[in-house]
Amino acid sequence: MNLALKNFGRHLKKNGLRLTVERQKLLGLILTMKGHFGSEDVLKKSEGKNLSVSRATIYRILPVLVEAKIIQQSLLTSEGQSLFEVTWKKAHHDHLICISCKKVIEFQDNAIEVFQREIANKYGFILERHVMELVGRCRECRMV
Amino acid sequence: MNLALKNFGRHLKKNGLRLTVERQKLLGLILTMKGHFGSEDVLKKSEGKNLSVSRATIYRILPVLVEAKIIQQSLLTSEGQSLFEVTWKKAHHDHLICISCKKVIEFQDNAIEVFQREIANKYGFILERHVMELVGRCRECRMV
DNA sequence: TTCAGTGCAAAGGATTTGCAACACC
DNA sequence: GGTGTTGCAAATCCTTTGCACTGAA
Repeated sequence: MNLALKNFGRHLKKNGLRLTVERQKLLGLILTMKGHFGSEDVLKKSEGKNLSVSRATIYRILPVLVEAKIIQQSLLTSEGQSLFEVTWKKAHHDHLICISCKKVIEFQDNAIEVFQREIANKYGFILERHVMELVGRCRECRMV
Repeated sequence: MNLALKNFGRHLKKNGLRLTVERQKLLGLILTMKGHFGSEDVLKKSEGKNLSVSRATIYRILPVLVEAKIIQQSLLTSEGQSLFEVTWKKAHHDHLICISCKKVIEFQDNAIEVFQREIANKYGFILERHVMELVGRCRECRMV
């Protein structure tokens, strides 16, 4: 976490941005978020912790955290709202999503990562990141 | 295309919905769309072809076409707007996306499809569909 | 004839922005 | 001290909805 802050600070400085208290608060708070979250979740959590930060500020800080590679915008969306997830110091993973109960399972598979790199090579791409979402019905929802 | 119409008609009837002229127009028009498109693209294209259909109707019809499995909602989003792509009679494919020039390359890879099915099995999922997006820099943008 | 579908304009919800006050560097 | 930041409220953008009218079955 302290390392994250240092890293974030470095990113800000490099881009002529400032390390304000709001940014520090939000960084700390967001690093504790589990799974996928939206701006509203951040706002609620900040209110719960008496760290008053305005909604506008949250909207302005999220893209900065993405730039700093601390969070990542998720391709999942919850009713029109953008979702993010923490990537800082997390192993890369992909998602299994149940269409019925909306449960999201994270998994990691090396073979697939290798294949992906091969495909990228074939098309002359240098891979920066990737997303794989497997959508279906989970064990519990198969019977329904 | 005629088959698509027949199929669509069947889907509508089965659900107590009606095959209106607007739905026929839009079906025909959407089947000609290339790649990813949003409601606005549909509207523009319909105006260009003098097929007046209101924006509200487009928003109401897109979900019906998804239900009928003629189009699919894409996980890609273009500045907050929902995107779709035609799936009717198209082989499944995944995407390579260039972060720099935004180019999207479609590709198909059987090995990966097999792996995906294995992973789904392992977690007890019955796969309905999947999305894989490889994000990076294309040959042209690597040098920039 | 009946009820789903349409267009319109108003409503809604998420996100962005203008501006004056503020606070990092 | 100068410039990036913030909070607030208004503005914007995409999408949904209420309603009276229309048209497919």
